[in-house]
Amino acid sequence: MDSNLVVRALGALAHESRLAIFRLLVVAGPDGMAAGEIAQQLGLSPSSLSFHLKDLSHAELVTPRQDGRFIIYSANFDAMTGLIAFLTENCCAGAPCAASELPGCRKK
Amino acid sequence: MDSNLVVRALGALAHESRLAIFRLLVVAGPDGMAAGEIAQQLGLSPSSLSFHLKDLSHAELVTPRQDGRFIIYSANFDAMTGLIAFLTENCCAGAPCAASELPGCRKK
DNA sequence: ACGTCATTTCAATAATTCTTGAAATATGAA
DNA sequence: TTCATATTTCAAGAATTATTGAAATGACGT
Repeated sequence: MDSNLVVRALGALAHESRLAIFRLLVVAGPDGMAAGEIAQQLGLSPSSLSFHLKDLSHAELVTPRQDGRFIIYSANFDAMTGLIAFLTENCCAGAPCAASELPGCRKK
Repeated sequence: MDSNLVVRALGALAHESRLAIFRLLVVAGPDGMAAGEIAQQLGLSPSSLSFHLKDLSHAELVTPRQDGRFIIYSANFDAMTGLIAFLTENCCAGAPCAASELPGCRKK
């Protein structure tokens, strides 16, 4: 995962509405959720939702697929794990470390 | 971890320089690194570095301590794990899921 | 083809965030 | 105390990002 995409992904998540959208889709799992249903659950206007979904899509955190006249969005779990790996990479320079709960860190 | 702090933390990381600073401190581990050394390694001006460190501190991602005339910053690993937990909370509504590498998700 | 519903795009404005350099503060050394 | 070094603060301008409503697109059922 390249640094620019990581910055973009973090920026996408760094907003109240988009964070809520993403978490909703994480809970929804691979089945995902239609744009309209997301808008309804979070009380967002269509244009605002679309703006935020575009941002999340561009960051590759969510993926849309067409289903009839709905567009279903689902969370991209690979992007999530890639992001976490990037943040914790080479934690404590490889020494057994204080952050043992983190994936990719050597346990103490 | 409350949602506002998560948004702040993600926003703090969503910037090339701050992401680089944080990753440097993750590698440095609990010993941390003096502000000046960070500036040198990343080629940042003092005021710009200070601005970004303040932002990271405010998001509780890094913690400063005074050491002589230096100020040593270190990564806050608890905040990092809290952030990851927040993002992946109730992944796939609790069902064994596609994102099995994520902490907090039930394995498939 | 027509009407309807789901979603996206656009343009204008408003709000937030970044960068820079100069000045201020604080610590330790001489 | 005086000096040099480490770091932060401040203010101004530049750049980016968010919000809104109206209009446009695209898909389906009739």
